[in-house]
Amino acid sequence: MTKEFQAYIKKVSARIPDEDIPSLFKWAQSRDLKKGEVLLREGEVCREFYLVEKGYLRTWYNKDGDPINLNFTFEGDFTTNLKSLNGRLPSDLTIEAGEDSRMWVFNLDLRREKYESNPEIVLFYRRLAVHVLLASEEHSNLFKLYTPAERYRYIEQNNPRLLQRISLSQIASYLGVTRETLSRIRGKRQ
Amino acid sequence: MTKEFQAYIKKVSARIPDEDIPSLFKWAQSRDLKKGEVLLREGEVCREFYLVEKGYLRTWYNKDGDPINLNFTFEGDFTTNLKSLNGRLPSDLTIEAGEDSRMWVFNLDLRREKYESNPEIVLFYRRLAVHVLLASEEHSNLFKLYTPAERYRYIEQNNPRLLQRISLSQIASYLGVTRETLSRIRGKRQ
DNA sequence: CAAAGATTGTGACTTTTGTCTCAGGTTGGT
DNA sequence: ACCAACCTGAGACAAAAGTCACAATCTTTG
Repeated sequence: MTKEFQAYIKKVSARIPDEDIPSLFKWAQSRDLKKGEVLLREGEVCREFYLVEKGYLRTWYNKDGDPINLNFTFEGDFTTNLKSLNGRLPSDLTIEAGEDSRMWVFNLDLRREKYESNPEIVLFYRRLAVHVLLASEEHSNLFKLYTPAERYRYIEQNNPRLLQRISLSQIASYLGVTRETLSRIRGKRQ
Repeated sequence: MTKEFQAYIKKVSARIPDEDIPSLFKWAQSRDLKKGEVLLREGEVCREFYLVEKGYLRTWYNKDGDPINLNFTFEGDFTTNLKSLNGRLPSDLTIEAGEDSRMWVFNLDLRREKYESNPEIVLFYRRLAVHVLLASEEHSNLFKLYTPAERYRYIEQNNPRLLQRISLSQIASYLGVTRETLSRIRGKRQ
């Protein structure tokens, strides 16, 4: 249990007591992934949260054969498909490793021992759900409120590591434009 | 306590027992609104959920003076600003009545008596939060995955009462296009 | 190190959407 | 019934983004 992991948890819920954090990881499993390996496949029901320890995850939707990137999750952040997890529905999106990565996998089998032994875990999962959804809402607002160029500038200001680590083509899909358009936006530099 | 109210609650959480539903409404207040009256103003901290009994609510964001519609909430549905409520942050959006309306206002003062007397209420609020966020995610996906014309067709199929009750100009703002463009999409009828 | 493959930048052209304008219709209040 | 405010549809033009093609550059791999 490093300081880093504590910081990751605190980012989700600052109110959680330090002494409860080890018990969260007690029920989580570490998992290594090769680039391109899939954590959640389209059609499967999602039952887990993922915390990225190293590398990053790419979440994408298959629109008539073309992938559309919805999210990139980097070190220290959580992701999942909450719609699938909450409603026990088949996932309409895929979560896969963008590079060789290491995860912490938090399984959500809340009926088991962890529930009895530590109600703080249940509370944490609920806060985690809201946290993940609010994060995804931020990306949504990019689309509702900004033009493509404004979206790029926003990412430039607020999430520059995304631009450093993801290829232009992948970012274009994430911003909802073609790669040519993104290339031009970037060229204008204004 | 009518059957209708029970159905509204069950839509959020099918697992809640019938006998707990009256206690939810015990702590809610009924409120009448004139068209245009504001429930949550930009800059205020949101502390409530709203259940629409009659009429509808319009949620909008002020972008450089122009309103952008983010949500319409009709009879039987809940809304709130969860980002503001969850983080005690000033709201960056406004919620107001689109016609003369009647609400049920659920105040979120969880430290009070309701907490002690009925932990089911707290559980319900957490589920409500996820419910509201997942609903807003659906609207977001319209933007991330579809073109303006596809968005309109989607609403036509999945939420036709919106088209019947909201003016073209307001819908255009909701779909992220000008009213002229929406008028053309509608004209093509294809 | 060289060849193959992927990624990016650029230009010409097309399609879509926005902007500006105006005319006709609807609604609500007096 | 009248007026004002708002809403809708349509046309002409401008701006933005997409499509297609190809060259230049970067990466990977044998």
